[in-house]
Amino acid sequence: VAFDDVVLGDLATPLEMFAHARDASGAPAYEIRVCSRRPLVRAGPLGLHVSHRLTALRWAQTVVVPGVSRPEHVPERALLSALQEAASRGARVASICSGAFVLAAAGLLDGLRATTHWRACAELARRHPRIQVDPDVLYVDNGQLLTSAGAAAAFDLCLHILRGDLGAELAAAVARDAVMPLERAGGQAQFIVHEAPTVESGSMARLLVWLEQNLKRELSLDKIAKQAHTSTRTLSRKFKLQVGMTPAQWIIKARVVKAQRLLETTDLSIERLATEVGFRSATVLRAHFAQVVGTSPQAHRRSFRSE
DNA sequence: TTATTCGACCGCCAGT
DNA sequence: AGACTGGCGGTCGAAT
Repeated sequence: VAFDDVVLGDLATPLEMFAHARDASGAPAYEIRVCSRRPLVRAGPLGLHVSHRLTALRWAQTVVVPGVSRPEHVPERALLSALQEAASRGARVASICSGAFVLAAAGLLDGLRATTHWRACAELARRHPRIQVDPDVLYVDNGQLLTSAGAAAAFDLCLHILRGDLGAELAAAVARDAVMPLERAGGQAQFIVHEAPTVESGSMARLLVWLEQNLKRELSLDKIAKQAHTSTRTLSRKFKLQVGMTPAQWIIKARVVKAQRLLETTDLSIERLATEVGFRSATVLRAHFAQVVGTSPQAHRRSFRSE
């Protein structure tokens, strides 16, 4: 659904991603309609000609609500009631970025966990105290209602939806089509959850970057602590607190995700690839890969190469 | 797949 | 008093 002051990228991203999705037989997986209350929609310096009216929402199985560049404006009554109607009928409703404000205004997020652009999280929580706003995730899936963080997270939310609708392989094909950073396509490995370094994660964010760049090396807790200029005890404590998992767990995930990227983009042998990302052997890689991604490295590479 | 080995983790406590 | 750090040691999970 489009409306005045819509964020173009938020509208375009789901459009592109769902439009490129194919089901197993190669047929388009979705029928897509863009609708708005009036035929002409203002979007920054552009005017969009939108061919469907809000009545299309009565028919939609999934409604995507993109961000508004001025979330402080209260959305039109007609839009809100159309969304309420769609939701009560059982349609899936997903918001991108500040689109969460529209869902919130329609009362659809009350009592639910939700997210939005990190800069707007506080405002959303202030205006709608009944929503549990989580600023630390890329998206929140409540089943029928989904919300996502800033622009880039639209990719992640769409992929998540595609994965659920079509399966991981077909979703991966869409990701590859969109030439999006492929690591985002992989499993639930969302360990980089902040869109921008926040004040709290200050010291730890820098360490994560260092770890990311030194995955190939042997990363003992001792070395990491030295790098962070602290004791092992304090390091594990702070790490767990700020990152949400232990250092070893984070490193494993980071290595698996890097392995995924290499599987998708290179022809390195599994053995070679394992040492390249810091695992001591292919056996270790396979074990962790299965744990995190759910398949084997070979299978993952095949699903990205076959078309 | 299993047994052994080794390091990470965390509760506890003392010191700052 | 309260917040924080860092060492100790037992337990548990990862690597071989």
